[in-house]
Amino acid sequence: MTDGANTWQAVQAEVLRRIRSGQWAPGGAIPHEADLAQELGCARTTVNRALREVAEMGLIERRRRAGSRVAMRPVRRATLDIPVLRDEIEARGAAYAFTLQKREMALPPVSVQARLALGADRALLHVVGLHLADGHPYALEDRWIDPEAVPQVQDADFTTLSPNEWLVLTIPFEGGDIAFSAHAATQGEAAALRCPEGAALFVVERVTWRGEARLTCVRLTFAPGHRLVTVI
Amino acid sequence: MTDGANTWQAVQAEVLRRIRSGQWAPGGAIPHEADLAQELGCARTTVNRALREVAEMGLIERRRRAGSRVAMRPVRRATLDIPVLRDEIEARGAAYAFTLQKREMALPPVSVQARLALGADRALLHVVGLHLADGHPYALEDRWIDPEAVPQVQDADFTTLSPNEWLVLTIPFEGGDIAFSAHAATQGEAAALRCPEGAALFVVERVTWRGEARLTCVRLTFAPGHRLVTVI
DNA sequence: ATCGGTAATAAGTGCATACATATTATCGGG
DNA sequence: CCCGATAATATGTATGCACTTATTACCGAT
Repeated sequence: MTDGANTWQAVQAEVLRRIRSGQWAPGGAIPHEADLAQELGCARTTVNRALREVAEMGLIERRRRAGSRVAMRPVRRATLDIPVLRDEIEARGAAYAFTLQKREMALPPVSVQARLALGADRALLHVVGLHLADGHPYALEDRWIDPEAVPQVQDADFTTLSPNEWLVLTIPFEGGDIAFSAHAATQGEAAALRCPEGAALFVVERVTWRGEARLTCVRLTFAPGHRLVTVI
Repeated sequence: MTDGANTWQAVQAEVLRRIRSGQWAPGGAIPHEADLAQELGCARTTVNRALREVAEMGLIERRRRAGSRVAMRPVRRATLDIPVLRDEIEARGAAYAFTLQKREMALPPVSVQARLALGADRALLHVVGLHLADGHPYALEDRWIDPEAVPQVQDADFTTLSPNEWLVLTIPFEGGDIAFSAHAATQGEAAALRCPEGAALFVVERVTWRGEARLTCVRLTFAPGHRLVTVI
């Protein structure tokens, strides 16, 4: 009877305590929901609610009929917030600005063709622009948009609103994938970001899709020193 | 009556559909739980279950008494899995190996002192080693461990088990923060990772703590070309 | 001993209900 | 007109119950 409050938060805290203290060892089984409910003096529903989140964190594994056990090899799961660049910059207390550098229809390079799963003969809208924080280069946005998948893009004016922001407002909440990597500054990137050619830059690449249709892919190249931080 | 199945997954799918289609516009209020429950033919509990997850994704904002509304500026929330390096490498079908390069007590540089919030006169255990995939350098691990916070580390043998793996098994499931960045290879890193000096490398820095105590901080420098990928 | 079907079991979920809590609206007094 | 107490309300949570589903254990037939 280690019971206290009968809220799911209290149950979860107790469960986490037992896992971290080693009382429930990695790989070992933990009591059934019903037993825990009785021990802690709450309903099984409450225990289920508490354990579900622990399972989502990756600390325990649950299987019907087999029960729950502490994960043998805990996979740390970190949640990253990917804000719109304007918000990210303004949250730092800096003044945000965007300058459009290119906007044209063009045949994308094979790398973009592959990531958007398009044929070699499809011209896409290519938009390049620079995000500035207090006048200093912050990130270079290089984006390809499929005008067939996003027809509204023909009317978009990217001189005032960056594509980054426009797309979030226009086709919000769609799925996609993100990749993070490091990349040596090309001559063009070095000029735009005002850094030496070959400097190590943090790169975020994103593909956005709706259902089967690939809508856009973007490559954000950040100025030197950029860090992406989160808490787990 | 758009109803179908009365599972929370079905309710969630319908909610997501309405948000993505624009039927519920960004910034606009959505129906109350009770109304939705009646419309979709299910219990309010079920709607609550569905909406809670949508709120966790960052697509809607919920406040008591005020109701729920679609987020004005959707913050994309991506969940990253941070596996143990051995698992990450073996998942690629490569053979994993680890070579220890240094293990000694030393005074940490100020950057590490700051991140561990320790005084300048505390000697810490400094461990450096290389993770290999199929014999090729994969990542360089440079770790500082506070032996007062992790006394068991005195007996650990890092020649067979990397500190990365040992710590997960020894002090699992603790909190911490993670930062991702890009970094130009120093002479030492270039030699270890067999890449040109100044090459752009992907860097992951992590601090692990238990309560107030900072246990360890690590800097993982990956070989050129490394990408961290996730789906949102 | 092996195979395959069946029963048992633990987690997953839905529902009606009740109450808790945060926040907003309202209304009366000054 | 302003302020503060109070009521109204939407979400948050707990519970008992019933039923579903995935998985395992068991047992009988071959």
